[in-house]
Amino acid sequence: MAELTGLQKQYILHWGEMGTKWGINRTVAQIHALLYLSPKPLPAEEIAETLSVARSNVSTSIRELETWGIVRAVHVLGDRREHYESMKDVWEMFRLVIEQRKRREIDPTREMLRRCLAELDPKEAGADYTRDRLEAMAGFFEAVTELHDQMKRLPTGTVRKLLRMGTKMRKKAG
Amino acid sequence: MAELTGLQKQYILHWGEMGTKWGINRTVAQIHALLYLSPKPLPAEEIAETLSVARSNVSTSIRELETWGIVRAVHVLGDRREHYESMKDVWEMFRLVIEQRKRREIDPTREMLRRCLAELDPKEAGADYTRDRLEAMAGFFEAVTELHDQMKRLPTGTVRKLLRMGTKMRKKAG
DNA sequence: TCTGTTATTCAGTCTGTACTGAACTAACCG
DNA sequence: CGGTTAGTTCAGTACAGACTGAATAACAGA
Repeated sequence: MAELTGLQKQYILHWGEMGTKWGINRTVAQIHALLYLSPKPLPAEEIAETLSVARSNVSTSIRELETWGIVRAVHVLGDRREHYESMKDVWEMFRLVIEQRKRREIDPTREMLRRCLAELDPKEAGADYTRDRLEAMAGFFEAVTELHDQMKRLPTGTVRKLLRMGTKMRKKAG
Repeated sequence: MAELTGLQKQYILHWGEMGTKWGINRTVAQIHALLYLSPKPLPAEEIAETLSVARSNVSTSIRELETWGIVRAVHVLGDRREHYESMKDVWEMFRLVIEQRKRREIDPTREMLRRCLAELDPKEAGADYTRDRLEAMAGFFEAVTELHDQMKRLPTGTVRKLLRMGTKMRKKAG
């Protein structure tokens, strides 16, 4: 993995751009892409060189990937350095990321909506209208949460089964 | 809607923050929040004043919301100005946003993955490994696309039905 | 304990995006 | 046609977050 092939470059650069569009740091995404494609764990030094970023940047980015649980440090015999490897199960990887983003962003929004509904003064002008809007939005977030809870409990394969069931339902209905 | 209640402020500010975390411009998100809560369409001028941003900023932000199809201009009798209103159907709103983001971000990624797989030279060292990784990732994106296609065709209510079906399946399986 | 290597932290800098305000265009009206 | 109001464009600026590099900490081996 010392020198990148054109293909690897393509993948890594694209992944980096994708990341930024979804609020994920470009370097973090690139490092993840690199580790995902790498057949063996890589030390920070090599990651830094390969992607032309500072060692310190690699350090913090790796830390973030570890927080998400999609990258972990492993030890290589006869080498003091930490080597990092990415999880290879794509479905599990996305499940982990989605779970955390839900916790960080969806859950607080749900709380905010509940707080707003609780605080809403019925005597205030337009309270009914506001309540309707907030409840509609809250309902959506509750449903998303429900969907997520179910996904979380289902084994990976079952999601695909559900996909197929959806196809059937659609065919019958149409 | 001249002066915001504490509750409206809370909602709008939170929505703005949420936006930034998902790669959506803060002002765009705030304007959307404001219009969503507003019982009547608002002119750009009023939006600018209420949120303390420049008129020009409102102009470009509204344009973006219009591109997404979740805000539209309406005319009020006896007023030359354009007034803007948000779609109120939350499910439809998210469906639209997701559809566009899929088109802008998921689809290009799928293409990139296909291109990579096509370009992959089997003679190159480690080609088998790379192919496995790329195919796993491509499979995921194909599944997401399939899921999205089905969601798109189902009427809103059916998604909730599927949610319930999922619950049953889980109970049986568990 | 000292030495060399690896990892982390952090103050300062850089960069890309958001935002402003001024200039411009378009539409309407007397 | 002027004058007025609404809407858009764009060059320049401001700002938040990303990134660097130097300092520091942690640690293994001698």
